[in-house]
Amino acid sequence: MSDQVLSTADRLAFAAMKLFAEKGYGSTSVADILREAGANSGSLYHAFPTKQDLLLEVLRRYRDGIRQMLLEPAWRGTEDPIARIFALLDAYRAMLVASEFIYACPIGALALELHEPDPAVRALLAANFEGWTAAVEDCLAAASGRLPRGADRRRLAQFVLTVMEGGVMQARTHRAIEAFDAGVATLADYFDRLREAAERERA
Amino acid sequence: MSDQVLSTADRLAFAAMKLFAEKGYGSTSVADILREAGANSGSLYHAFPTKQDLLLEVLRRYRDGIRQMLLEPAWRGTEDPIARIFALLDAYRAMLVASEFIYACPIGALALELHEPDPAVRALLAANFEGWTAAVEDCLAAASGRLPRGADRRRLAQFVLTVMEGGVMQARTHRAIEAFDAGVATLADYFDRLREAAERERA
DNA sequence: GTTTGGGTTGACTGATCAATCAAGTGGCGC
DNA sequence: GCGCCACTTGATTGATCAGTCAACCCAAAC
Repeated sequence: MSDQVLSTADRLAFAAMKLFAEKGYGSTSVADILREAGANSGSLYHAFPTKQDLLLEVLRRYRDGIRQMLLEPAWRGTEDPIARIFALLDAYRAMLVASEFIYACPIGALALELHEPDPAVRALLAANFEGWTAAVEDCLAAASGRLPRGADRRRLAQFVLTVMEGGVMQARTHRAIEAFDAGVATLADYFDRLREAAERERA
Repeated sequence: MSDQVLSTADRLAFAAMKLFAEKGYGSTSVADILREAGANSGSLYHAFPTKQDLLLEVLRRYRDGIRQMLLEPAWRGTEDPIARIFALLDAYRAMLVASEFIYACPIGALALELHEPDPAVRALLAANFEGWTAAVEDCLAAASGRLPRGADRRRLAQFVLTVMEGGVMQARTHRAIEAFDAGVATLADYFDRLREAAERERA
């Protein structure tokens, strides 16, 4: 059944995706991936020259699937662009809770795990962050009327990512959602103050 | 010389501190630590039962040395409590630049590398974050006159840590300081708005 | 029916890992 | 000067690691 609908390469990529998110890159052995995917080592090395090439494939899939895998589910039923930003943050909150604070953003975890990554890996990590902030920046552009005139939307979008990643790190460390929620609440307070400043500006 | 002033256990702990910061825990082999410290494996396992006990010792040293190793150097010449918060952030900026964006906060890196840490390790990571935010909270308390009346100082201190860690992650990933600076600048903008709100409150 | 080749099988290799241990060494108490 | 023990030495262990390879399978091509 599922052996038929998914190629071995796909099953290996999905297995690697899952295990890298759960345990990290270094702590996931090739044997782990083979077990999870139900494949043999020869098949893996037929599809991917090295373990790192499997990581590259995983990062490409995250980058290319951000809309389908992340944004669309998070934004279903939410139209307001600012609300969408917080809906996105809420998706990470849900990941944290569902995994009992083990993981939430696989990109961030890999970014800090790999201290001196291969340039190709580093570039794909950066591309993932870039896609994320671009999506948030689009929301901010759609809500530009509620922001002060000179607001740097790119910088603000980066700041949203900063707050998410910092919050995820603390929630994982404390095995509690509090610090993540506090970060989101403080960010919301900042956005409120920006909105008020924009209103005052117009008057 | 230095063989005399530092015990083998100390040299091992400092070597582990350096290497865990540079390469992470998993990517640092016991052999690496022995080479760096100029010791033999028997000596290491005489002082520390396992590699993880060495990690615990490193985390204890960070926790107990936060004032001497981090706060005092960062705050030398800075008295104003809000300025001290940004001086602290500037110390991390300097670490990022000096290491060519390889590392800055060893605690944060370990927190994301170790997905399912031993409870003792997790507790020490949390204690390190706790000490950091407590120091920032003290600054905020000393500057409470410049904050709105109902401001949650603990939450704000956590937010400063959030922004620092998120900024470090992005700077490392992009191998550029821009995202870190942008996060700090946005945080400064938030603090400005809080101060303005506090002034309006008093009027 | 034979050939061809993408894909698979799983035992295997050599490197590297954390950890062990028997044999020391040197300083201190008595 | 003898015994004691904290500490050191470095070869060694067994586990685990990423990666290899010769043999094999089977469907499509002709």
